[in-house]
This record gives sequence, structure tokens and C-alpha cells, in this order.
Amino acid sequence: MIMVIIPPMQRLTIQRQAILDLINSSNRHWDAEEVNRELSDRGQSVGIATVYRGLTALEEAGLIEGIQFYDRKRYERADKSHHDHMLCTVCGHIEEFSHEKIEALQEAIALEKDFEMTGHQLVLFGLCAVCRNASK
Amino acid sequence: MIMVIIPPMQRLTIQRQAILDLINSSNRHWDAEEVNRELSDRGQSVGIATVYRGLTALEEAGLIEGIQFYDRKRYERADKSHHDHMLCTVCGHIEEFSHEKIEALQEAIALEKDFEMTGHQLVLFGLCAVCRNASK
DNA sequence: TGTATAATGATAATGGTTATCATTCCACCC
DNA sequence: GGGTGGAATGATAACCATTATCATTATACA
Repeated sequence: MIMVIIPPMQRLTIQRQAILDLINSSNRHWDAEEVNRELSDRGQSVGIATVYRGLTALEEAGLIEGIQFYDRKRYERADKSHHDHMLCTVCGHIEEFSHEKIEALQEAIALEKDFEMTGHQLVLFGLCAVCRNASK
Repeated sequence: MIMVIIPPMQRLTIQRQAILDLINSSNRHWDAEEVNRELSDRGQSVGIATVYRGLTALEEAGLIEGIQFYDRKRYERADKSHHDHMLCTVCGHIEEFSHEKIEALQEAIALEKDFEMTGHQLVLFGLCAVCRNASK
């Protein structure tokens, strides 16, 4: 049993628990629509507005992690170490990567510019190996 | 007189020329609404749909550069060397920076992951110096 | 057990962006 | 120089992700 401190969320309701369990059960990057559909398919239907509120609350509580991708926000498990993303613009595949040195350089730049960095977003766009081979 | 090859755009109309001139005349990062408003104020009103289409066409032609910021797309002059952005989440101020080493590391990562990178987007979020001092 | 506060869910609204479509513009050909 | 076809325009409707509204339901706790 792991105790977790949940600051801004008052109640971890069954709906929010369902959302959290779903996201924790996979390595996918879910958007709100996908969460809504998948929960419906599993017979634990949750209203779309509640999905949005739940995702926001869970993110604020640090239980999941949200990333703004191009046109929509996606959420993934929070128990992974920090990483950035590369997005295949053909098939939508998302690959993760992490690079300590890039992180450090960002910190250095912020410091130099007198900027108090609260977050960052690095997304590489391009073709994944599969799509590149398919297009040849 | 500088010749420019314009691949995907058929016609550089007066509306598109007005948009281009506006963006070229400043260092700002414009969104469609701002372009629309500013052109109206200058008495060269251009329909909002035309602004959107024009911005897209000009970007595809490489005459301006578009960046997806958090909630909207912004456009800036294309005749600047490549750079990334830091966005103050309080006042909206955008600061530019460029870092050769980060660029190189991104290339290396893409290569390693067998990913054909066509672009990238790095935005640092946080508080600019002014807002940080104001909040103290 | 009552009460205050939070969460839910259906639905309306918002806001940035794209689609539609009739009209206008313009390059090019005879 | 007039005709023609493809492209662009602009008013407006539609789209789509997200947020607000509000009546109802759930829950913690005094």
C-alpha cells in the first residue's frame, strides 16, 4: 500500500479512479475522447465533461501527466521518468525519449535569460521508421 | 529586387501581400485574430477566413514561419535564423533563444531512433523576469 | 442524521479553425 | 480585347476540443 498525497483534488471518486486505472494500465497517450470511449466499452461509462474534469484533477494531483500535442491534450502515466516525445506525422505513432543533456541545457538557458521555467515541451515531428520504409 | 520561388501558392494577392508585409514589418508573433484586427485598423481589412488561408499559404511557401503555441498558432517572419521560444505564462511575452547544441542533440536522437525528423518544437514555459519580480 | 461541499452528467456555450459556396479576380489563350 | 478556367475572396455555417452552467447526486464530517 502506497500512500499518496493529493493536494488539489478533494475526492478520488469511482469515475476518477476508473480514469486513473485506465491510464495506469497502459503506456498509451490518451486524449479525453479515447478515455471516454474506452470506459464506455468497458461498461464504466463516464460523462465526457467528467472525463475532462477528472483528467485535469488527476494531472494537478500529479497522478497522471498531461502533454499538449499539436491539436489536443494527451495524458499518460505519471510513474515514468521524465521524457519528451517524437510524433510520426503520418501514422500518429508517439515515441518517447529522454536526454539528460537537453534538460540541463534548457535549465541553463532559462537561468541565463532570467526566466523561471515551470515546464517545457519538446516534440520532434517527422516519419517513424515504419512509415519511412512504407513510403519508399 | 530579390527573387523568391513560391512552390505551393499560386497567387500572391494583395491580401496575402498585406499579411506578409505586416508580419515582415515586426518581430512579433502574430495570431490570425491579431493580423485580422491590425489590417482592419490600417484600412486594409481582410476577411478572417482569408487571413487563415493566407497564413497557411504563406507558411507553406516558406515566406513566414508558424509555431503552435499552447492554444493557438502564431506566425513570425521567416527571415530570421532558427530559434526556439520561451513563453511567459503570466503576461504572454515571448522570448526567443537558439542553442546549437540542443539542435545537434535532437538530430542525434532522431538518427538513433531511426526517425526522419522534419521539424521540432521546443517551448519553455514559465515566468519572465518582469512577472517574477511583480509577483514577489 | 443533517448539512455543506464536491462531483457528476447532460447540455449549452466558447473559441480557434476549417468548410461551403456564390462571387470576384486573374493568367492565359484564341 | 473578349472569353475561359482555375484560384482566391469573404460571409457565414460548421467543426471540434474544451469549458461553463446547473440541477441532481454523492460524500465527508460535525
